[in-house]
Amino acid sequence: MPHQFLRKLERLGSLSPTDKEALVALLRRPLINLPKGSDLIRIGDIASSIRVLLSGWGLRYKFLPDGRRQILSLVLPADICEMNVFSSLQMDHSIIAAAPTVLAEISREDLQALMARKPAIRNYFLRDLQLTIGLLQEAIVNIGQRTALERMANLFCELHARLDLIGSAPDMQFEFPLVQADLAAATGLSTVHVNRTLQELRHLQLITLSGKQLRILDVAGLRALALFNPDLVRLTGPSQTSADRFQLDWSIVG
Amino acid sequence: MPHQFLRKLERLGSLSPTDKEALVALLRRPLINLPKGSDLIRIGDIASSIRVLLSGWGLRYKFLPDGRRQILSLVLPADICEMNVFSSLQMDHSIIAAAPTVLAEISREDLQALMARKPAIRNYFLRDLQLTIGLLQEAIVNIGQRTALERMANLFCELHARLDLIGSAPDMQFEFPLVQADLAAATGLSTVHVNRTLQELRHLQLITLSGKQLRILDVAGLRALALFNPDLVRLTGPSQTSADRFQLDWSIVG
DNA sequence: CGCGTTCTTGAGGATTGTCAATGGAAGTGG
DNA sequence: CCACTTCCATTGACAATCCTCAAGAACGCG
Repeated sequence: MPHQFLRKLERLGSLSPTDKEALVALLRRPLINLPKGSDLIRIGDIASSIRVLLSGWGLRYKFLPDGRRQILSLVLPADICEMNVFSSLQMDHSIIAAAPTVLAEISREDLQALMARKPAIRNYFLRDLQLTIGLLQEAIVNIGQRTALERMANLFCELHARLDLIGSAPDMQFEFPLVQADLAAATGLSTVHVNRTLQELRHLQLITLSGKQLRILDVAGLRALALFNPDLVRLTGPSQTSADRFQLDWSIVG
Repeated sequence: MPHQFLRKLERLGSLSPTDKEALVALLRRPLINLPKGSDLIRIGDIASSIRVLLSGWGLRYKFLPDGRRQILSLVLPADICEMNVFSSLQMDHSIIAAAPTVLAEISREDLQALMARKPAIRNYFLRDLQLTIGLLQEAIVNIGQRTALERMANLFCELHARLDLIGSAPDMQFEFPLVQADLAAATGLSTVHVNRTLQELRHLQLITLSGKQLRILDVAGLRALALFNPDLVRLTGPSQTSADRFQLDWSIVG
């Protein structure tokens, strides 16, 4: 049932069938259904359990005291809501459901016990955390260095890559629950400018976005425009061969 | 000798004297001296050891293929260079020494063995990783939402808080090895605009910066201007009481 | 002292933001 | 099912922030 989670498990970790069994068994029990707009995590929470998002999207965000909101990252299916799986601190940010969302829950104790018994599972969660950190770093580069057009394009490239990983972007198309104000909060732009940037991406024949459906018309073109970092897709960090490929891919752009 | 590292150990973890002994013993051996401009980490590296920065500053950065550079975070004394202490992946970014730098090294195996024996030490590294993640998230908010003036102010606030933690900002003053081009790469601004923003901060009587010395003249004023998030300072995440304080502190600003 | 790096300044322009208004889509309640 | 409300997308006009280019001054290093 947690199809996408299984897919990510296979890509990220090298789990034995029994390991996967054990993990999924813990997840299966009481699924949590939350409507759009629910808080998945509130700032200040101390999570006693670890939750995996099975369907829907979450927005991980922070506020400035005057109301400015910045989205830190998007929580997609197979992602873990709690970033502090290993150190149980209080949450320093919130997560809200951008769409109706289903979560699976594991108690911290059960997970800890499982990780102690099965190093491969432990490694999976560590690996996943590392991936999340990589995404945060990419977000900094994205917002700090890219123009509005590149920034938006890059966001779509990242989303596509991540969804493709879990098999949720068939036909270069996927459901896209964010409103333009969310895109603005994610990219550090104004909603008006997001609107105009989207129009430009459409005009360039790179994407289609309407009715909560995003379709990428030209992946290569979009990635070139975005100066997309393909290392994100391979989730292993830049391997020796991929470091070379990195050079190659990017030299085309420049 | 690694005075600042000891200080951070005390603040972040609750290590027993013997734990601290054991950790520092591993660190003491062969210190690494690197001149300004050295690569502490190159993208693609697979680190076989974990290194703690004892003195100097490191710049953690990424390039876009057309040469744009974004600094992800600053590596200060007592910080760990390798963010993948627990999952030994390849580095997806580089670190360069912004000043003459001294590193202490622990082999991965030794550290792993030590962490297996001493849970408190393991927890320290997990805690430190979590802190680093928090800083990355704050950087996203900073670049995404704050104006140039606020952004620069916030950067100085963060630096001061982090240096103060390790006792390296006596008298609200500390050595500041970055050039304006570095500040630009850290904040996503142009060097020219960094220059003008610095002038404004000086004119507002908030800071003094010359001869590689940064002095904060008015911490409260600087933090108010920056909309500084004080949770960074308390490294525990927002506690129930600090969540309240969070409200209080920030309402003054708004 | 001389040279390269860094800092500073000016002018002009491009990108992006703000304000305000309109129209459509979606959801609500009767 | 329709009227009503609310949210969301879109557009225009204008303004502000920030960037680029370019040149000169100051600083620091050998």
